Amino acid sequence: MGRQPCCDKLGVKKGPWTAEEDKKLINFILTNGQCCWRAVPKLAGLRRCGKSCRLRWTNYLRPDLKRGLLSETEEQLVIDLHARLGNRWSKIAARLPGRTDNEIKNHWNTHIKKKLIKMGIDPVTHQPLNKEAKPEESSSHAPHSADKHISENDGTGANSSEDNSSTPTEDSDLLDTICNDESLLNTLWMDEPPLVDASWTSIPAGEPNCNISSLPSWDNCSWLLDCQDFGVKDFGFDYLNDIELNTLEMGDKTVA
DNA sequence: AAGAACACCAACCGCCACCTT
DNA sequence: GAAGGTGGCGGTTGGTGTTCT
Repeated sequence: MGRQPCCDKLGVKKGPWTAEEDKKLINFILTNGQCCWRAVPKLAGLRRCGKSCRLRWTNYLRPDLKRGLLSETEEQLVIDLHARLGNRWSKIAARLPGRTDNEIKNHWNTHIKKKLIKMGIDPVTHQPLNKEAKPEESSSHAPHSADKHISENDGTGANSSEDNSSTPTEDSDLLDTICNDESLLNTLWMDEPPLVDASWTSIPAGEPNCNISSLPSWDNCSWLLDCQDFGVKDFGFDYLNDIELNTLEMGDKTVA
């Protein structure tokens, strides 16, 4: 097909992003929205590949990102979703607000994989390592045993002291809801867009301050430049849900 | 204190799906 | 329907920080 490279190889900078480059990219996206990544480097005055810009934005600069290790609940959710979806990190990430596919992938490869192996569970099949996987056995059964192992054996794991914003009860309720939500699972299998379900957001029903208007203004983006190195929770954005973010993005596009 | 080994994660690469012409 | 362009995804790599010897 004679595919073109995504960018001119000559003169394109690689490697870690500088604060100056981050600033340029943020300024550009906040002004023009996310569109035509190929054109972004040129328009934003960056000597970067468009792909690189998109990756930098989605994995690091987006204001709705969480920081820090995955909580135990998030980890269990990843395990459960992985058992059903396999290495479809973007699908898994779509169910964890504020987390990126890259982040989840990295966490899986560095933490969860080892943890499962240590527990005698095959991280690929989610079946016990010492037993042959039974073909007739539904894979959806495995994650629950895996989760059980985790809660029994690793309840005091390294992540337990990290930024778990919800209580254990809330966490387990959320996980139960997700694991038992057939429509959700069906949606995941069917590759449909993420469900917009109240159970996926921590916004309490009737919460008065949960609309997009309570966010800092996007017209004046200087706040973002100052806060990009902090976690979302530092700014009280952890209540953002998919709807609001989509709205935000669409709004940007319409402005652009 | 210094070097080796290990762990972590940001970023790159190549492929694929989707959209437009 | 074919070709070309673009964005997105998943696998992998390389740099850096941390721990171990």
